[in-house]
Amino acid sequence: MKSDDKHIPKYQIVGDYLKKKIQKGVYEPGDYLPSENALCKEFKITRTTARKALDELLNDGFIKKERGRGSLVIEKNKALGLLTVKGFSEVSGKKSQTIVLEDTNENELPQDYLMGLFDDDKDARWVTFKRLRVLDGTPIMVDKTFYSLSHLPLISANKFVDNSFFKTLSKNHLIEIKGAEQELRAIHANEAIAKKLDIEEGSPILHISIKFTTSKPNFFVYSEVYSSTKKYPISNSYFL
Amino acid sequence: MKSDDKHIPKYQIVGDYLKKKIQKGVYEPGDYLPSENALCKEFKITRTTARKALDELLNDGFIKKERGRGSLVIEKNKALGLLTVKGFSEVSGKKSQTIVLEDTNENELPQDYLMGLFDDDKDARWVTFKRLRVLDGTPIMVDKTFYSLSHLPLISANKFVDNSFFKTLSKNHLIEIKGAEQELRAIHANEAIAKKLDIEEGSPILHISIKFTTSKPNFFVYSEVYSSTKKYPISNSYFL
DNA sequence: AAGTGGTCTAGACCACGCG
DNA sequence: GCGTGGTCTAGACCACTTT
Repeated sequence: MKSDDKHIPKYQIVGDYLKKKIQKGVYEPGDYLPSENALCKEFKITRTTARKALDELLNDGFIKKERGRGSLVIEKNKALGLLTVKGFSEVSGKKSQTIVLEDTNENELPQDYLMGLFDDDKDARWVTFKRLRVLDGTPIMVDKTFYSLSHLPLISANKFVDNSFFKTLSKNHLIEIKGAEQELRAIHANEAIAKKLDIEEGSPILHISIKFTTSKPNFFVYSEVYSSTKKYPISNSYFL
Repeated sequence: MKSDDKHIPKYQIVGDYLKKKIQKGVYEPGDYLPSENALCKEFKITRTTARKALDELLNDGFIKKERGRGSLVIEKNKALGLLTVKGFSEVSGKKSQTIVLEDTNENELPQDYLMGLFDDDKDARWVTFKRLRVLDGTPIMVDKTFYSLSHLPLISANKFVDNSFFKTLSKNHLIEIKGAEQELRAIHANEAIAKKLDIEEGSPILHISIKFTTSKPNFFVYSEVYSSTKKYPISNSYFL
C-alpha cells in the first residue's frame, strides 16, 4: 500500500512559518526578516533551502530583498481588483462609511442587466441589496448586489460583519471570493445616480458589472457598481 | 557557447538562450526542452544553475515542468486585463487594426501626469508613441505609451512585431510583462480625443493610467489610454 | 532499469551596505 | 571588516514517468 505521507518540503515549512509571522504582525512592513544565515542556524538547513523559502515570500509579494541589508517586509499586494477604490479603507486620516440604501430583499432580476452571465440560475429566486460607499464625507459609489437564495439565505445588509458582505461570506459561511469577471463602461450619470453620488446629472461616471466567482461551486455574486471617479479614481493591480 | 560572462549570471544566459529558441520556433508548444542534466553538460553548469535558468522560463510562462517527463513548452496566454477590449482580437468576423498616430520619439514627460508612479527614472530620457485602436471600423481607444531610454532603445512603432509593443519586447528584447497597476476615471471627451474616437465632444469615456511591471528590473512601461466604451465595453477577469 | 524533475547538503567566492 | 544577499559547484537521495 502506498503511505499517505505528505512530505512537506523544508523550504515550504520555513516559508509558511515566516508568512504566518508576517500575517500575525510579528514582522511588519519596514522590518527585516532574520538573515539567510540566521535561518540556516535556526532551522538547521542550508542556505539554498533558506533562500528557496524566502523566494516563496518574494514571489507572493511579502518581502523585497536588499543586497547587503536583508529581506525587507513590504506592504502586500492586494489584487482585489476594481472594487477597491484607491485607499478606500486605507487612506490615512480618511474615514470610510457604508450606507445601506435598500436592505436585502427578494427581487426580480433587472431586465436590462448588461452582462450575459446569468445563464445559470435563471429561474432561481434572487435577493438584492443596495449600498452607498462614502469616503471622508464624499460619496464614492453605489452598488447593487445580487445573489441566489438557492445557495445562501437572506442576510440583512445591516448585519454584515464589518459592513462587508464578503467578510460575512467568509466568516459566517466559509465562502471565499476566488475571482471575478468585469465589464466597464463610462456613462453619463442619470438623475437618480447623480443625486446619490451628489454630482451633477450628466457627469461622467464609471459603470462596472461584476460577476464574482466563489469557493462554493455554482454560487456567484453579481454586482452593479456606479462610481464617481473625479475625486478618487478606481485603482487596480494585477499580477501574472 | 562562448563564455562572455562578465556581469551576466550564467542562469540568465542559459535562460535567455532557451527563450530565444522558443521564440524562434526551435521549440514549439508541446515540445520538451532539453533535460536539466542535458543542459548541465551542454553549458558545463551544475543542476542548481540549470534549474534556476528554467525557473526563469517558468516564471515568464514559457514552460511547465512535469516530474518524470521534462520541461514542456506551453502556449503563452496573457490575461492582460483592462487593455483587452472585449474581444478586441477575438470577436469572430471582426477586424482589429492599430494605427500609429505619432511614432516613437523623444519627449518630455507630461506635467499633468496623473499617477504618482514616476518616482524612479525622474531624470531619465523618455520616448513616447501614440496609437489608435480600431475594431471593425469603429475607433475604440487611443493610447500613449512611455518608456525610458535608459532601459530600451528607441523603437519605431511601425516596426513592432504584429503591431504589438509587448510582443516586440518579448520577442526582440526578452522582456515580459509581469503585472500592472492602474487608475481608472470616467471623464468627458475633449475635442482632440472626441475627434480621434469619432464621438461627440463631451461624451463619457474611460481614462486609464497604467504602470506595467516587467521582468526587467526597474523597467516600467507607462500607458495612458482613452477608451470609448459605448459599443465595446472594457472587460477584465482576475483570479486570486 | 533508466531518465526526469524535486529537494537538500556543505561548502565557495562575489558585490553590496554599513559602521 | 563584517554581515548581507547573489551566484555557483559537486555531489546526494527521492518521487515520478516511461521503456
